[in-house]
Amino acid sequence: MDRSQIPDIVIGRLPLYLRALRHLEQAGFQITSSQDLGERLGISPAQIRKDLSLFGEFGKQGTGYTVSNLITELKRILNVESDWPVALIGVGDLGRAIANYGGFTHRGFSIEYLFDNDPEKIGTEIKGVPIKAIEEITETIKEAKVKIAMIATPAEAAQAVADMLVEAGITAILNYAPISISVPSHVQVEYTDPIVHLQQMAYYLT
Amino acid sequence: MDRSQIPDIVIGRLPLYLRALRHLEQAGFQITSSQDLGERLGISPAQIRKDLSLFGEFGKQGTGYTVSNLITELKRILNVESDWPVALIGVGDLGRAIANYGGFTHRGFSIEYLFDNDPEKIGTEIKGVPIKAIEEITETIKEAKVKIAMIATPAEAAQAVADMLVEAGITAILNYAPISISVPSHVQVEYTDPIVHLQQMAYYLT
DNA sequence: TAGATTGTTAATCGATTAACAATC
DNA sequence: TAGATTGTTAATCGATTAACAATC
Repeated sequence: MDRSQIPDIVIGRLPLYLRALRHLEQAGFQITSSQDLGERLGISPAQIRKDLSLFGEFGKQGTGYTVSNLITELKRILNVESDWPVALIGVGDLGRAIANYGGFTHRGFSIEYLFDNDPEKIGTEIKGVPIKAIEEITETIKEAKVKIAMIATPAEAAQAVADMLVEAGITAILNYAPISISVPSHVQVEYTDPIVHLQQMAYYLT
Repeated sequence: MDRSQIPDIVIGRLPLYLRALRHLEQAGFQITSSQDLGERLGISPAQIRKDLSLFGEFGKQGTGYTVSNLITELKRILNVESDWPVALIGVGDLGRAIANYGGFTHRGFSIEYLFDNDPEKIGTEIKGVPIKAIEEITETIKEAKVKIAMIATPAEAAQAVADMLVEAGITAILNYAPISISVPSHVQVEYTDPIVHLQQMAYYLT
């Protein structure tokens, strides 16, 4: 099916399937079923089958899905067969934790560029990646043709940084700063803000 | 309207409204409109009015909404008028960043309990909060009647920690570990995993 | 008054689920 | 063969949007 007519909400579930499948693989399971996956993820089996069917026929009646095969297919569909280089802007406590996190590699991403505006930090490195000055964002990213960036600056700086990133050719931004940023329509933005999740749960607390 | 029949998806948007309103307040705006809020958030004005109308009439025809008033109402609705005590389990790079992050207070949460299994860390403190041993989770949380916890352990430990938390009386868990955990139905779980967001965006990259 | 914006209804749109033939 | 599970259709369910009377 034409990629452009797959609902966004389906794309959002594929990484969850992939994550669950990796754990199954790690645990030694070679096959699984929509039923099994659904139970693990809290998603109905029908929905999982429907989602996957938009991209092809990956299962076998009476048997289910081969874990390794479905992983390969999902990685291909999601465009994460190899790791994309990623730029991280803001190397405070959070940025440092992100840069040190080993979980990006082999899942589609590799943090290869770090930027901060603190002269004390510029020139130092994390895991072999040097921290550069904010002023170097445009040139560095343009030259390296980086497409993905993460913003881990304070809220006040996020919009200005986003503007620089867009200017430099970034087309996907994961924003850790607790503020909505505005970008041209050809640029994707995703947000990660723990407060939003916590407040959502607080609603149901007594 | 009866709290229990408000759609989940609406509750999920209220924290976004609240966050945008706080920024408006900070920037000195005293009134706003569904149009204005919608533009900032990328949500239709009709949807914002519809969402709010489920809880009452907070606006004025021809004028819009008073920022401070809507903030007050949303905080009341979301149950975050004062800060809930929160326990954080796992004080590695990420846990440390979370514990040092100042953005929880006054937004409904206050990290007051830290746990880790590293003897080197146990007994030390972050921002005045002592790091306790994992073994003390049950007693500490039970005694203090803490309801909310965040898991920032490695994936392998997450399920075991979740089990202890549930046993201790926790009813809301924010899971930073990249794995689905299973808990009884009276316990809420939210996930925050940057890989999921990044993979979702990677799909659209060329 | 004129203009603006709410709150709400009804229509539309889209997502989820139930069910089952196909088939391994 | 009998049992299990897929892929897919049609029905259901729920969420979003358009439109407008009410009214500030």
